[in-house]
Amino acid sequence: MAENSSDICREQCFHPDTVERVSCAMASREDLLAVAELFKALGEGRRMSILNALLRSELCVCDLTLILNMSQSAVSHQLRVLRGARIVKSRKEGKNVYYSLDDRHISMLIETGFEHVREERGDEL
Amino acid sequence: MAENSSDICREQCFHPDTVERVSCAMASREDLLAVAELFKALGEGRRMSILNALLRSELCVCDLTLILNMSQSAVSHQLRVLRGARIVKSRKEGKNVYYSLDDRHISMLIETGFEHVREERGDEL
DNA sequence: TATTTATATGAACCTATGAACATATATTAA
DNA sequence: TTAATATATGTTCATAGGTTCATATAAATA
Repeated sequence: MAENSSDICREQCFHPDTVERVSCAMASREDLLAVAELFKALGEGRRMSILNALLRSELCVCDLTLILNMSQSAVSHQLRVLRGARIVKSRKEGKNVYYSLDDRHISMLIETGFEHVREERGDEL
Repeated sequence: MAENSSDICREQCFHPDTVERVSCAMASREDLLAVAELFKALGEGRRMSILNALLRSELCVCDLTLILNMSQSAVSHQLRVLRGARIVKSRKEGKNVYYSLDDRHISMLIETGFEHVREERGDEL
């Protein structure tokens, strides 16, 4: 996977010092993959609606099925993904399991995401 | 796709006023999908490394192929996804096309993502 | 203990998507 | 105009991931 650069940029089309500087500042492969996994888990319509709901209040699985009109199975599967990515945390109380957003980072991510797309939409006018 | 709730929560296992309140506060389907698309585009390892590089500096495609050791085709394909999601913007100068992050929201999202996964890692100790 | 209820999980199916290859477009230079 | 270079795109293939259905687990209740 190393010989891609051999047939491009034969002439000095690039910027050696910038390339050097940026290369040195790159995050670790581990962190990069972890962040990508985090965003991947956030990047699905149903999961985002679950999170949008959890932005307002802690909710049990049953509440979510009603709010989002999804099957219990589908909700549960998606919650598993969100739990695995440490986007939500859960708390058991009797027969019910209550879910909420993991921490402030998560709510900030979601809110910033909404801000971004809403601003974009404004730009389009 | 509507009859999922009919066979669950027959008894009042849920919280009617919370469900009502949260239901009313839900974002539009349009916004939800847009945000999900945004995060989906952020949620891939290669793309995240492109973005991590762009966090430091505006770069042309050729710079990126060198920094990330990816084929030109792969870089271009991923840049297309990022452009489509309005995560990066481009500027043409002669034969080169320079890419940079779209706006402050994007850098904030990426930085918050890194903070989150690094904090998590600390928690595991 | 037996049953009901709330949630979780496994498997099968289908669609979406990343990688790699070849090729197309656009800009500069000869 | 022709050739070379930088970037973009179309296609094919393999795989990841979401949904549903069926079932398993766990807690409450009879």
